[in-house]
Amino acid sequence: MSNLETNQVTQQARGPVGREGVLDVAARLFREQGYGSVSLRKIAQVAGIKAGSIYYHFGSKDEIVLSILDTGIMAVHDEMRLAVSSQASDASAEVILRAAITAHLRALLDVSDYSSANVRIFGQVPQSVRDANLPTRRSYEAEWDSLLARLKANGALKQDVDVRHLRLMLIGALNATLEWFDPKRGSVEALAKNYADVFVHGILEKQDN
Amino acid sequence: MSNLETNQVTQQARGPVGREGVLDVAARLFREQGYGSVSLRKIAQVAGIKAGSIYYHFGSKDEIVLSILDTGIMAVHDEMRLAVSSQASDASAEVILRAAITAHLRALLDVSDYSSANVRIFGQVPQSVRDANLPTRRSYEAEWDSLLARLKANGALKQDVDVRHLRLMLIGALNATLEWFDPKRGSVEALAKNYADVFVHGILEKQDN
DNA sequence: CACGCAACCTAACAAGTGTTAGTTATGTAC
DNA sequence: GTACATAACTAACACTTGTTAGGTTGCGTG
Repeated sequence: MSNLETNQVTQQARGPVGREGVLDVAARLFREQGYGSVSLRKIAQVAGIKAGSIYYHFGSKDEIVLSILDTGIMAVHDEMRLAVSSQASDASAEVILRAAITAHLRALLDVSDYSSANVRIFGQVPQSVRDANLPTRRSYEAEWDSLLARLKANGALKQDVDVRHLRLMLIGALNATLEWFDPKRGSVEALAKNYADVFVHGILEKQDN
Repeated sequence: MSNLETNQVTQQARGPVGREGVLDVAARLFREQGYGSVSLRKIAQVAGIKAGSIYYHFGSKDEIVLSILDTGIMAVHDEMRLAVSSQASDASAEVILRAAITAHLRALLDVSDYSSANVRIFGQVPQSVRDANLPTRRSYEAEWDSLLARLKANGALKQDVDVRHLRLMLIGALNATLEWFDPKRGSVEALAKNYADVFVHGILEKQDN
C-alpha cells in the first residue's frame, strides 16, 4: 500500500500541529474551496491529524470559522490603518487614497489566507457566525468611512458623493479581484494603481470639444 | 395533526409544479441561502413536492444548478445587449456606458432570481458545474469587451485603460452590490447613476489650484 | 521513576446528503 | 374501457457530516 506514503505528503512530522496549525490549514482550504465543501475531516487530514482531535482545540466548527473571519478582517484593517497613518502629514488626498487601496489589496491578495478566506466564505457561513463577525467588520468599515469623510471635509472629494455608498463600492470592487487575480499576470501594486486611477479620475477621456 | 395545513402553507394546490416550478424555487433558495445549505429536500418541500420527485425532471442536482447558472447569465446578457442596442446611433460613449451599467444592475437586483443566484453561488458549486457554465459566461464577458473596445477605438475611453481589466473591475463592482443593496434604501436607477458617475468621472474634485 | 498534562487517536452516534427503484394517481387519446 | 404518458410518491441505499466519549502517547517536571 502506498497509503502510508500518501499521508506523508501532507504531513511533515514536525512538532505539534496545535490550534494555530489547524487555523492555518482551515483558512487556506476555505479560501481555495469555499466553506461548504471543506469538512473537518478534510482540514484534519491536510493538517496531519484526525478529525476528532480538532475538538481538543475548538468547541465547534463555527468557532473555527469565526476565528478565521475575525482575524481575516483584522489583518486587512491593520494593513490599511498602518498604510494611511504612515503617510506624511501634508500628503494629498489622492496619495492617501492610493495607499489605502493598495494596502487593502495587498492584504487580500498577498499577505493573508485569513483575509481572502473571509471575503470568499462570509456569504456562505451560518447566520449566527456572520452575526458574531459583524462587530469586527463594522470596525473596519468605520475606518474607511472616517477616512473618506475626512477627505470629503477637506474638499478633496466631490461634495455630492455619499461616503457610505462610496465605501461599499470601493471595498466591493477591491474584494471582487480575489475572484480572478493571478499574480502571474501582474503585480498587486500594478493592480492597485489601475484601480486607484479609475476611482480617482474615471475612465472617460476629458472632453475638449 | 396540523401537518396537512403546514404543507399547504407553501403548497398552493394549483396544477403541476413541473420543471420550471422546481427551477424557480431552487433559484430563489440558492440566491437567499447559498448553494451548500440548500438540499434537494428543502427545494422539494418549498416547491410542494417530495425530494425523489425532482428526479422526474432532472438527472442530478448538478443539472439543476447548471441550468440556473446558464439562464442567470443569459438574462443579464439579454438585458445588457438590448439596452445598448436600443441606443440612438449617435449616442455618446457616456450614455451607452450608463445604459449598460444600468441594465446589468437591473437584471441583477430587480428582474431575475436566476441572475442573482448565479453571482451568489458560482464560487460555491462543484468545479465541473463551473466549467460547464464557462462558455455562457465567456459570451457575456465578450459582449462587454467588444463594447469597451469600441468605445476605446472611438477615443472616448482613455487610451491607457486595459479593456479586460476594466471589464473585470466593472462587473466585479456591480456584482458586489448584491451583497448589500436594499431596495428600501434607494432605487436601482439611483444606484446605477451613482456607479456610473464614479466610473466615468472619478471621485476627486477637479484640481484648480 | 512516577506523575500529570498536552496533544492526539479510535470508534461510534444521529442527522442529513444525493440518488435510485418501484409504485401510484391523474388525465388524455383511441 | 383500455392504453399510455405525465407527474408525482414511498422507502430505502450508501455515504458524509459535525460531534462526543473515552482511551493512548510522549514529554517535561519534581
